[in-house]
Amino acid sequence: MADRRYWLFKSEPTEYSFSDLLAEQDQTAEWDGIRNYQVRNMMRDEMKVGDGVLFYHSSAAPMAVIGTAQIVKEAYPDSTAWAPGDKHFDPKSTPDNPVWLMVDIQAGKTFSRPVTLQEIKAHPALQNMMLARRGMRLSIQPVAKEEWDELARLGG
DNA sequence: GCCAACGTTGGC
DNA sequence: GCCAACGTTGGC
Repeated sequence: MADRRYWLFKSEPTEYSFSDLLAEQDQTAEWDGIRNYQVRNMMRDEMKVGDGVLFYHSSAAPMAVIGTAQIVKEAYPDSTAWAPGDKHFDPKSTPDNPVWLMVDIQAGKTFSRPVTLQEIKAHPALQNMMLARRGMRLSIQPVAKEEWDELARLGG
């Protein structure tokens, strides 16, 4: 796929871990709860089936990329926005006029070792990743093909 | 627990 | 439309 894009998805493993994804039926999950317009727009406008995903554990020990996944369903309305009592409930979004979107991802490879944030920051070819830069808090971030290739190599 | 770096909200 | 106050994220 010539125009395949690459992404990094952050998740706190105490909320949702890569192991949780592996335990899902078909190892596939809805990536719901995104409530940031910049991330929503990337999902809506740029994310395609087949795109690569680096699965990153934040606020964890270790903070690291620990596996890959791929997009298996493109952006569609996030129904948790109008689920009463849901953690991500947002009255702005309704079934008739959905504001928030989600995608589905399926687990790919489990890395043979975690590639830590520390290592990424120290790596000449990776230290320009958004993840390694100060103040870049987007929960989904674009990744360059070269970065994807190098991380996949390091994670073996 | 701290706090920098954001994004969002709401008064004006 | 401006911008101060507030809330959140997430590494440290």
